[in-house]
Parts: sequence; structure tokens; C-alpha cells
Amino acid sequence: MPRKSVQQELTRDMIMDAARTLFVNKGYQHVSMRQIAKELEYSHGAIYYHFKNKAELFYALVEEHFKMLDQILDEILEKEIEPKEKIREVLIGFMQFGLTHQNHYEIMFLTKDEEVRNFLSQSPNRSYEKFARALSLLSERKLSIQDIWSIFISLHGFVTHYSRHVTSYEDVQGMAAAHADFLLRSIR
Amino acid sequence: MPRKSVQQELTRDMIMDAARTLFVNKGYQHVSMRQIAKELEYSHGAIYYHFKNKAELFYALVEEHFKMLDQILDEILEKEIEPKEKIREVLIGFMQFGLTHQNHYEIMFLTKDEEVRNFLSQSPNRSYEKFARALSLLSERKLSIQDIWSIFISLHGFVTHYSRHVTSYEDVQGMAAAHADFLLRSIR
DNA sequence: AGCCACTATTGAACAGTGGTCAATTAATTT
DNA sequence: AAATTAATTGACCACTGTTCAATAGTGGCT
Repeated sequence: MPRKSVQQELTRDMIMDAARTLFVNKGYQHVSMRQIAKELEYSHGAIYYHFKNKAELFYALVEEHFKMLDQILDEILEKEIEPKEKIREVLIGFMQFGLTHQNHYEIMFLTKDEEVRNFLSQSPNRSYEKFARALSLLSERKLSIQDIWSIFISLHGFVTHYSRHVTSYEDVQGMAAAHADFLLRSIR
Repeated sequence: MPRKSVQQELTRDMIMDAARTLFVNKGYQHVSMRQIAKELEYSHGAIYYHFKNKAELFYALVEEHFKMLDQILDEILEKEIEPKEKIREVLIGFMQFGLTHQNHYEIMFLTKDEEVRNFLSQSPNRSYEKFARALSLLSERKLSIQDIWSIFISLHGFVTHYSRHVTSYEDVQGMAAAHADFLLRSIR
């Protein structure tokens, strides 16, 4: 009984919605194409008509989060607080983002999966570039390129470490603040 | 034709040797029990007689690396250089270890796999404790517990990031040194 | 030497994975 | 009404980790 009536045709969005729910709770590795299909009450083959493969589907899920991260950055930059405090908030904002969207973050900045990374392409780099430019400006060039890169890597370490335990950001808010303060001790 | 003659009985060490070669080149995820068995010219079932499951086998492979990391630390501590330089070398040594044994490091400090982490138990913590004590002593308590934790997490970020690309440590030696210097700017 | 318990190994089987594709049918175009 | 195209199915492939009944070599005991 192939092809359902047009009113109930499968769309990329429907697939992404089903995938998202599973993905947020279980992560890339532990969500299967068949589970998603089951959720949708379609055969798993149908998904492959709309997405080339698992990597493309989950990349689509994550793509928008690069924009989300950019937005978070922009919102902080527009605040009316002094630059030093802004820098602090940028660092904390990054960690909060990473730990609030752990499974997304994993794909954005941690995955080794070749196929997924083909889709990611330059997105992680672009995301970092935005972060770096912001910090460079806010510090009035007091932070060198090296410094900024070290800071980024250090934030990455924080997110990566605490993602191992299923911690929510709230549980490590204090730690995040302390980490940010440590990293900023080099300026000033 | 079960059970081979005693001269060619399978041992844990034989399995670990075969597994190690594959593991170092491909990582936990991409080495299968059947591949290991094929390498040994045994059926895959035989491995399960010697190891409870994949996690136990690969934990056995990684276990010794916690000691190796401790040793690296000790060797640096015994050097005849001033404490400040020792701290620097400890940080660099950690990054070098992580990037020289990337797939081991991944299991030691990065894996989310529940089964594997059951085997790891407190090993990563103990490893960190040793690191922290060393830094505390060398800095004559100038480095707070918080600082040391931030440093560790920051080193973790470095290893984790550069492990994504198949970089060897030599390729990022300069970066590692710069990262260490950045992290140590807060003291002094 | 014969028996027996034990030990190590096999390979079929299970339930799952990502992915492909011929067959089929609904929708659309001609 | 016929031909074409689009969307879906589900069997199939080649894998994965894991289990386990069946089997055969080993070593000890009588």
C-alpha cells in the first residue's frame, strides 16, 4: 500500500519534529531512523526520500542552532552594560548555550562523524569567528587572537566536561561564572 | 570443531593486543568484536568467554593509560627545574598525552557510554586529583581549587578540540604551549 | 586405560542498526 | 483516459553487540 493520500503526505518538517523530540532526549547516536519512522507511523524507507541519510536529517536539526548561538551573542552585545561585563556574559552565554542544548552542541562542536561534518562544513568556524570578533572588539584589542582562541577552547572544555553528566546548566551556573572569571583574569 | 589444542588457546592478552592495534587506529566506536576475532582467527564468541562485553575489553585497554598519565606527571615533578616551569610542563604534558593517545583519552575523559563509564568508575577522578595536588603544591597554594579545576577543564577543551581533526601532537605543539601560557597568566 | 567434570570454542540465532531499491499506488500532466 | 511522475512500502543487504546450546580438547581420579 504505497503512497498515502496527499493530506497525509510526509514532509521534512514532520520528520524533523519527530526527530527533534527523540534527539533532545537521547542524542544522535541513540536515535535510529526506524524509531523516528515509528513515531511518525511511516516506514523508515520514507524518511530516506526526504533526507539523503541520517547525517543530513540531524544536520538540518542542528543548523538553526548556529543561528541561535549567533543571536544569543548579539543580544548580549546589545545590552547596555560596560564592555568588561559584556565579555563576561559572552563567555557565560556560550557555556549556557552548550549545556542547555547538549546534544546539539555535541554535533556542532564535538562530533567526529565524517558524514555529519561534511554537512557542518564551515558552520563551526563561522560561529567561532563571530565569537572571536566580538571579543576582540569588546576588549579593544587587549585580547590577542591567541588569547581568544584559548578562551574559546577553555569554554569548550567546560561544556564538554559537564555534558558527560546529564547536568542542566542551572546545576553548574556557579562553576561557569567562576570559570569565566578565571579566564578573564589574564586581561586587566 | 570447538576448543583448539592448548598450545593455541586464546588469552586476554592476545585479544587485547589485537584490539589495541585496531583501537589506536579507529577508536572504540569503529572497532567491532567481529573484526578483532577475525584478526585473531577466532570466532567472535570466543572473546566473550574472556571479556564480559566490549566495554570491559576496551576498558582493559585503557586502564593502564591512567597509570601512564600518572607516570608522566611524576616524571615532570622529578625534573630539576623551577616550580613555575614545572607547572607549565605539567599542563603541556597533559595535552601531549591526550593528543598522543587520542582514542584512549576519549574513553578516559570523554565517553558518555554508560557501560564503559561503569568500568572507569573513579579512575578519571583519581587522575584529576593527582593533577590537582601536583599543581597545588607547585604553586605553593597560589592556585586555588577553582583555578586548578578551570585549568584542567581548559586543557580538556584543548585535547578534545584538536582530537576532532586527526592531528598529531607535533602539529599543535606551539598552540599547546601558547594555551598553557595563557592559562598561567592568571598566577603571577 | 577409561571415565568424567571442566574448560574453551564455535556458530547459529536474536534484536537491532543505516541504507538501498523494485514494486506499488496516488496525484498530476498530457 | 492514458501516460508520467511522486511518494511510500517493506524486503533485503551488510553490518553491530550479545547470548547460548552444542561440542570437543584437557586434566584429574579411579
